[in-house]
Amino acid sequence: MVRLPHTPAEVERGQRLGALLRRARGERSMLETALDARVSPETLRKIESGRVATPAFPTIAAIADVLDLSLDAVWAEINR
Amino acid sequence: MVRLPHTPAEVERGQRLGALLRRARGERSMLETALDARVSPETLRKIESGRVATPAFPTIAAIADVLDLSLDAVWAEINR
DNA sequence: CCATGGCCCGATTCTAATACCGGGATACCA
DNA sequence: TGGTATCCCGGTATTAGAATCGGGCCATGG
Repeated sequence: MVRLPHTPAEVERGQRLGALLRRARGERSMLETALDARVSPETLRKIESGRVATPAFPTIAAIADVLDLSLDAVWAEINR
Repeated sequence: MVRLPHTPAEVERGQRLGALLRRARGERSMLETALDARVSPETLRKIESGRVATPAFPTIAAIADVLDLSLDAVWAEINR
């Protein structure tokens, strides 16, 4: 009865997700990207830095929208 | 400084997500689907019944995998 | 009648995601 | 030097997701 702590595999997947999003953001500023996606800049920063292993689905979807990323491609790339 | 409560719009989007997943599951049993996706049956039930407004990205991705759904299509359909 | 299977619900537990603040480091330019 | 911009970090606060337990309901079949 209890939420389990994240496994190392989940942590690593979160780090791959963050790295992928940061690459996809390219030259755009973190602040502008966050505002466009309507998420807090802190949230985007934490996701990009890999400190949030399992972000909410709507959060990732909104960011992927702004960055013109396919969610299926993102999932396929980080899920190993 | 403080996580905001879910807005009615977010709640409704969660309900659309749940309904969509339930339709896509079709005849398959909830238990089998949950086990295949490696999520708790309770978690799947809560998502399908719309009581979890913003599930984790990996959770939804794993379920979509099992149900042969495109994440992009899911997002496009529930996000209005 | 009772067992089984499928689905649902409430309560509980505990970690994690989201969010804001203050501060710091860096770089660039006037 | 001072100003601006960007990003990072630590701390703190609060809601919410994930999971288990225990029980209930409704079929179907023994």
